[in-house]
Amino acid sequence: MAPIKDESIKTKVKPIESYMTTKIEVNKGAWTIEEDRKLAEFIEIHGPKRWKTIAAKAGLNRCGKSCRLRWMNYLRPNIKRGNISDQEEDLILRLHKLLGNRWSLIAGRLPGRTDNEIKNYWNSHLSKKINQKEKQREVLTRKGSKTQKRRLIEKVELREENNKEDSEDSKISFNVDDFFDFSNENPFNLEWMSNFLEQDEANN
DNA sequence: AAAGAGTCCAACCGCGACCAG
DNA sequence: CCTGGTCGCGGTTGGACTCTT
Repeated sequence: MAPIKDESIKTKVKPIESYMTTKIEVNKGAWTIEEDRKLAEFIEIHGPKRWKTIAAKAGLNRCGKSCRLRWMNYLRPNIKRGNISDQEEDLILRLHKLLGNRWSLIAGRLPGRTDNEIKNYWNSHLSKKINQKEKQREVLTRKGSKTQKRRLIEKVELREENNKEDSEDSKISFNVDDFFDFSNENPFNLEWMSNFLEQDEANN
C-alpha cells in the first residue's frame, strides 16, 4: 500500500526553473489523500494525457512526471493489489528470460500489474531466487567427478551448438518485438499467453 | 524493550525517443 | 536539419516497516 501521508506532515519542496524566469516550487515525496483525489477527479474528466497541464490545472503542486507515475502505479483503475501469484511469478520469470529488464513489456502481459511493481518484485524476490539456484548448480558441478564434469561440458557444448542453429532459424521466423506488439490487441486477451508458453516450451 | 540489520516498495532521477514548430 | 517540450522507461534511493539479536 502506498504510504499516504497525513496532510499535516510537511512535504519536501524542490525549486525548479521553469522556462519562464519565475521559480516554481513543487511538492516531492509521498502523495496525500487530497492530492490523489484532485488528480483522480481531473483525469476522470479530461483523461490521462498532457501531464504537465494536468499537474497545473488540477491544482497540484507537482511536476507532470510525478502525476503520471502516481496515476500509472496507484490511481489507475483495474490495478491489481496484493501478492504476485505463482502463475504470475512463473510468467515473469519466463518473460524476463526472453526480454531482459524490459519491465513495461513484461507488465503489459500481466493485467493489473505495473512495471514498477514487477521491477520491485524482481529485485527483491526473483533475482535472489535465481542467484540461489545458480549457486546450487555451481556446488553440484564442483562435487562431480572428472568424467561427470567432462560429460556435463559435452552436454552444454552440444546444447549451445543446437541453440546456435535454432537462433539462426528463429531470426527468420520469430521476432521478439513483433511478438510483443500489442497495438492491435485487447490487453486482457490472454490468447498470446498460450502462444508464448508454447514457444517457450519449444525452446527448452 | 531496544537497537541494529534487512526488506520492501513508492517515488525520484536521468536519459533517450518522439513529435511539432 | 535543429530545438524545445513532453512522455515513457529503467535504475536508484530513501524511508517505513519487520525481523533478529
